[in-house]
Amino acid sequence: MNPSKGEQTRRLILDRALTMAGEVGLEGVSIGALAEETGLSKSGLFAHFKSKEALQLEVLQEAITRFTVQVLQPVLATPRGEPRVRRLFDKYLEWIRGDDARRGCIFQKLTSEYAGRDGAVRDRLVQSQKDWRDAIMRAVQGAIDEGHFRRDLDPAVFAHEMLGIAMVFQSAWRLMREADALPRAQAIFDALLARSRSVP
Amino acid sequence: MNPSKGEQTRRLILDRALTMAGEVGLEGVSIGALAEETGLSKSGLFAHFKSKEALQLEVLQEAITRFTVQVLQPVLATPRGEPRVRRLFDKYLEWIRGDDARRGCIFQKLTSEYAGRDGAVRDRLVQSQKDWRDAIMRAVQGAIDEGHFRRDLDPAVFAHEMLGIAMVFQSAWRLMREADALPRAQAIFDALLARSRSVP
DNA sequence: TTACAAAACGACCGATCGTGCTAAATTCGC
DNA sequence: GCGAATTTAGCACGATCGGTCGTTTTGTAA
Repeated sequence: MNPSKGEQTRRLILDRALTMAGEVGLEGVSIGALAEETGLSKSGLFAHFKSKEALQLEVLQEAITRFTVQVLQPVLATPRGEPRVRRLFDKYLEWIRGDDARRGCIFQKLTSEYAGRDGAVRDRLVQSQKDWRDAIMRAVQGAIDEGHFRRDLDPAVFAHEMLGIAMVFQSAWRLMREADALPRAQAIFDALLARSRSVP
Repeated sequence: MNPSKGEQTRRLILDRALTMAGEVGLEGVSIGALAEETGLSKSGLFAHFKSKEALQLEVLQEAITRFTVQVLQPVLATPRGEPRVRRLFDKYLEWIRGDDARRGCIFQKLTSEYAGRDGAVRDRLVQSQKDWRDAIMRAVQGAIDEGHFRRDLDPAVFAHEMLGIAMVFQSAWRLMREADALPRAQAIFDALLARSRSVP
């Protein structure tokens, strides 16, 4: 068994902590509740991390890693150009919809939580959001280079609009619980794609 | 002095609680910290409310009232049609930028906080967001009726896109602290206006 | 000014917070 | 299977949580 016992436990803790953070935020994940969730004692759990902030940073990093695997990697396996941009959006919506354990985009939750705060967690979060926006812009630039998108299209503006569609989708889906949130978001993104295309 | 002493204190509490809620969320506003902020004792403060949830509901209502006064009312004093839609957006961005005391749009914070939760606070929040979106849609419909906007424009889609622009602005402005967040949001909204106009 | 009501206080409840310490249990290399 | 290293538990700490007392101060109307 290559992964040591400690490492196994560590992964379990981060997994549960990530789920909890999606519900109550990173500050809201208490050591006691997390210990109960994982079946460990409070002190036994705490021994894996030097402080609560260190735990928060590791949970954030876990989220970033999962986002990379579940969204970015599949997208890079898609042909450059408009198809890749499309898939970027689809995978992003899939991420936002989440699954049984992880409901909603945790980055959006953390964005609200850490706007106006300072510290290492915010810094890491800001960097991850910049990276994500850059990834969108690169995909858009690729579509421009392929001749799929207009040459005068601003990738930054496209990214801004796409993020907006996704954020409103998350709000409509998770808070308002509107049934037609998904098709509406897709329709608006289709319109964004349409007006981004180069005239034939 | 018509406003009784109790009412004065009550207003003071709600004012400070609103500021704090903008920073740490409604759940994050603790009775103790709020008491210290207002210079009251914990029990003296708590006596004004039956429970913490009742306090949260009143704080939310206070936010709704202020939004109505600072955003909705000035907009209704603006000529119907595209000018009113423009002003709606400008006033909204102004609200999001906030002032010394209230930094950022508290509704966005609460949207993240109460997505996935249940209860009276969430219900009230959902209703307020629906009301706000309806107000946008009415303004857009007015612009269509005036002949400023295309007749085939979907007010719901316009509202969705406008909310998206505003949400990304808040993220870029408050979390990322990007200096050009405001002009970018305005430019994207200008483009939205441009493609909403009826062809002359 | 007096009498009553409204408002604020201080002390306290059980529970939980993050974080130490030490000791026991477990895992792991040999 | 033994010894060393790692992992976990037990316990305690000061602080704070939302909330409830009974009491005292303050505002207000007659």
